[in-house]
Amino acid sequence: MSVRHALLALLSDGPKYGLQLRNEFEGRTGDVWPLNVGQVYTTLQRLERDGLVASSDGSEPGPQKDYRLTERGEHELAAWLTTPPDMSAPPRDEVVMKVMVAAGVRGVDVAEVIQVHRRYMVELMQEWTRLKAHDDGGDLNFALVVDAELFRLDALMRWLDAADGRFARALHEREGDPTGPVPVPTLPMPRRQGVRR
Amino acid sequence: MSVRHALLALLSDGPKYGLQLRNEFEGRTGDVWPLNVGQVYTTLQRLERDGLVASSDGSEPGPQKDYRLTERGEHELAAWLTTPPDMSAPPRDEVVMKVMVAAGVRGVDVAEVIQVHRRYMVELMQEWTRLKAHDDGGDLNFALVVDAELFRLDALMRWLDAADGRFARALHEREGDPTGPVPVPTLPMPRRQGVRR
DNA sequence: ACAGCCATGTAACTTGTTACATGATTTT
DNA sequence: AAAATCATGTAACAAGTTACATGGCTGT
Repeated sequence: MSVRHALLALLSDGPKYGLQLRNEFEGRTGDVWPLNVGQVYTTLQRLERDGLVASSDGSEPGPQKDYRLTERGEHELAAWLTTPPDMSAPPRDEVVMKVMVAAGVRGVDVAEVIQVHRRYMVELMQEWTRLKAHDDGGDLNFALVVDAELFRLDALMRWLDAADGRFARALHEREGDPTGPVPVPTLPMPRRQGVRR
Repeated sequence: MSVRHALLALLSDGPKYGLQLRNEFEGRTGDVWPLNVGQVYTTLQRLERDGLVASSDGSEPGPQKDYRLTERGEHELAAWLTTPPDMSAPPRDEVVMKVMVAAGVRGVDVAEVIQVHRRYMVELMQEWTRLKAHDDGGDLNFALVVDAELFRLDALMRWLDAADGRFARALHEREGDPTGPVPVPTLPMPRRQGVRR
């Protein structure tokens, strides 16, 4: 649902054609989020069908087929930008799900599953950190997308730690508490203030 | 791709039928991740087609149609549990994308878009925190999934802060630096050590 | 002339969603 | 007997992926 609106945002700058939209999209995301060209065309078709976009049908000279925003498209874009998406139902993250169901599979040690994935998160974070340092500090878009990924991986890593602790504690409650209490990793507490304003 | 394997994990405990799988899945995720029943049936069909699962076809008495793991299914499950998923290509998060493209839309203040979404993140975190405190502390699965969501929202919120800072800094470099330098929110640094081992 | 890129599209497939249809069993 | 719930399925659609087909234009 997000590519749709991203295309609207790109078109708000003026008429564009398919490939151009893909290139600009990838540019806006520091070439970290590849976008399939085919998807651009089908999405444009659906946008036109829904009346959010109009095409200069054929009468032009070049091989390109320009698309432009309609009024409804502009309204849709404005609404999208200022309205947070519905996040009342959390997404089913694969790593989280894996750990949750692994706890019920005989012959599988949850702690091991957790540690394997934790190591992978650390690896990935190091790769992204290295990439970002190497690029430094030209591309704002690149830095932003890499930041987003770093924060995301960090959150997953910390969740793995929290889950590890919870499983260990649950085990100690059931069995005879052989090693003493396990520290509970700190949970994020929502803050009211922004960094600046 | 993750529901598929989750069903395999649930079936590793013994033969189950469709609705039962949905109920157990939702139970394993503290009823926070609803799962459409229809998807269970179609996924089971595909799993059977791929030879990861076999069904007791019809000869049984009850209305239920049991599915069980095949050997290939067991191997697939074991591999899934111990192999981290390919995360080399970061997902296109909607909030992140919105902020990135908003920066190029005339008449739109990125800082405003950021603040609107930041406030929403805080709201959601408070809701989840309240829910978790209310439930306390019976359901381990519920706590785990809520933790995952809290960490995720926290990461997004912190990214919004970082992005806000980056945009402000980029603006100061271009214009005349009227308010002085803007502090850069701290980025997560990958740690090598786990919490326990 | 031919290789390579630019540009648009289409086809087939996977995962996921919502909504609906159809029986069987249980409850009231 | 009627209503509710259990249980299985199908249809239609949205979004995304990969792969392929087709032309036009450019450079050697």
